Amino acid sequence: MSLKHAILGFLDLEPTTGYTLQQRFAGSVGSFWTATQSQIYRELHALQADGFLQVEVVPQKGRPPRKVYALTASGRSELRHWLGQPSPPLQLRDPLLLKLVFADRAPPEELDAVLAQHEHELSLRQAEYAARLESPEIFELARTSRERVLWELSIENGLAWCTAQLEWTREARRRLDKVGRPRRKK
Amino acid sequence: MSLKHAILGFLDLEPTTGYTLQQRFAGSVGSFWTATQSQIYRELHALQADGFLQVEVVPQKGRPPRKVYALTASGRSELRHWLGQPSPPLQLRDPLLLKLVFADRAPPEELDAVLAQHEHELSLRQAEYAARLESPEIFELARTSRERVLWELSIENGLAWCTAQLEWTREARRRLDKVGRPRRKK
DNA sequence: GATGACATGTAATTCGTTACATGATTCC
DNA sequence: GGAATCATGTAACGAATTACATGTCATC
Repeated sequence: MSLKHAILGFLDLEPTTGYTLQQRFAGSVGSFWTATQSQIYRELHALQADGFLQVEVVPQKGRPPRKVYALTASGRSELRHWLGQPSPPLQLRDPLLLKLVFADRAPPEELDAVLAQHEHELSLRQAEYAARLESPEIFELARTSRERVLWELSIENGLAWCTAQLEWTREARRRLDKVGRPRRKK
Repeated sequence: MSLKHAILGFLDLEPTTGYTLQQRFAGSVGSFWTATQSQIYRELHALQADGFLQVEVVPQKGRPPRKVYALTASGRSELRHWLGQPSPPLQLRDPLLLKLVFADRAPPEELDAVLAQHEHELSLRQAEYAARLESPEIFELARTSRERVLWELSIENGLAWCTAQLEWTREARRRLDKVGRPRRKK
């Protein structure tokens, strides 16, 4: 249900086209909510059919017309309503942890390689988050200073997550190195 | 693709029925990978059709027959192969962060209530993880001491995640309290 | 007498990904 | 000449959720 509200949220910030929304998803919230082009267009049509959006079609030469979507009154109230609701608890699906649970079947070196790779990716991500916090253009659209803080917090969440994961990964490698090869429990 | 391998992993640990698998998913790995009953039965049929599983049907009185699934040689090698592969980077979908990004449209008290609720749920989860680490029955199926460490690590990952999130949530509430009501940026 | 554990499944629907399809303009 | 940007969409498939459907036995 969240994609719907994310779109409403973006269009409340600034009425715009599906194409632009796509870029917003890839850029600003991409790290904690992705959406593909097909999903976006499908949802825009649905939201319009439900009366949450209205469209202004702006013809262009040589290109498909820009369809600029904006919230209707009912769209705005739907957004407001969603904001007040408690969020469903996030349930993550982590393929790495799944692998870890069954990893005793494979040689330790293999798992360590997987973890090393993971560690590397995490540190890249961490650097990305840190860079985003520093780049001013991300916060340009912010309308109030509170909004700015909200956006900072969303990035800091990612940063904190990365850091915690990195620490865990390092600790995991250390501990696994210490136990060595699998030996039957007595 | 991970559900498939999770099932192979569980059945490698101990051949069993769809019903039991359901409980394993709800219990042991439930915090980082969920699967519903329909998903499990569907996947079991598919895995069998692919030759990764074989079934032993044990009739029962008054109940549907137990269908005990076990890995075939090809199932075992599929599992081994998956274990060596790098995991696809986990991409999380966090509805709370999404809400945060658009929350400037609603009064600060509303968001704070949402965050307070979130904080409360996190601390419950944290306690759950801590309890799991202490409960010996979870580690009973472990075949080697290394496997035991692997399972501990998977729980500790959840614990670390919870702790990091809790800290973030508290910090977020403090910061938002300090900025107060939205005021137009100058 | 009701609830929960045991045990199987199917059907409908929604959500998400990948691939296909078109076409002008601008920049390198 | 080729790639990137702008701009729309459809189709097919796969993964996940929810609801439906059945039936016994043991326990409270």
